Amino acid sequence: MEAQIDSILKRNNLSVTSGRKRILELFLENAAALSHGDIEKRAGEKFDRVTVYRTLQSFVDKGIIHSIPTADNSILYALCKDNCSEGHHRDNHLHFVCNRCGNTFCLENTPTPLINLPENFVASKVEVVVHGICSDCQKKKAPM
Amino acid sequence: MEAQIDSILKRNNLSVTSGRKRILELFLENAAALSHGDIEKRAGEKFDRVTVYRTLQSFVDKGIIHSIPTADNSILYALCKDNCSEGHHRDNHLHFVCNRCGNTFCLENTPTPLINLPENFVASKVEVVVHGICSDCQKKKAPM
DNA sequence: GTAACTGCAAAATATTTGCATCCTT
DNA sequence: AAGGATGCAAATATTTTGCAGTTAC
Repeated sequence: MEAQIDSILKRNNLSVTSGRKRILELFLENAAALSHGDIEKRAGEKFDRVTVYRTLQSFVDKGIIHSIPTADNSILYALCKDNCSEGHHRDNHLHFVCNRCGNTFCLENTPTPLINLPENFVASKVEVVVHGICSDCQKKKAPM
Repeated sequence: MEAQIDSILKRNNLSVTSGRKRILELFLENAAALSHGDIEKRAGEKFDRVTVYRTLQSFVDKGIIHSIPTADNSILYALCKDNCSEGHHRDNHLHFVCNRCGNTFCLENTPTPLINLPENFVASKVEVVVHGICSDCQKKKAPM
């Protein structure tokens, strides 16, 4: 994991600092998307709020993470897969919010659907957020 | 319009005050969704910020308007149609953000698509935001 | 007249910026 | 050594809360 973290930062021309490594590590070890607050809580050690803001911003700028809009006005961030790069973010997957565990995931392999728009509307990007029960919670609820 | 505004407020057990009438009027005369800031700007007269917060909140609680999540962390609000009521909001339409005019609309008659989720995922609600060019801007761009 | 609504002040929160210091390269 | 990153302080911006005065019913 250590090597992977270094690799990601270097590939994006970011200095490898302990703060960035820690925050990137959090994303790598969490399947779910994280908010600014989650990161402050889980980082363990004391991070300056400002550092978290700036780190998240630079990660978004570089295309390492992407933001997910939420209904309650908070912003969640999640790792981008390899087909994202600076200025060329691929947003063609959908997001799933589990009502049971509260986590938000990217469903990388579930493409966004084609939308049948009214006449004269042209779509360039489709964002989809599905709410429901994720597979983990579903299995706990009704085990096989 | 005056009568319609009164009717909506009364139906929802809200006192008919000049502030609420003005804000509701803004929603009725704008096809596009409005942010807190839009309302402060367009209200014309001086509204206390706090009144706008509280009015929007009570409208959301009553199901008169609904909020639309956006990528940039701002919240937009739009009128709900008649099949919304307190506690029983119907969210089964999609939202369209025009990249040209910047407006956000509800596409009331365009239902959200069925999503093919991975195994063991169960969907309860699907939110869709489509970005592109709206019909008005499309016509201006390439008139018939 | 009573309950609900509004405005003002102020508190609590969230985000941004400047700058001096420290760390990475 | 030089440039970039961080922490601290402070400036801004946003949202919430309490309360007293006003308005709707």
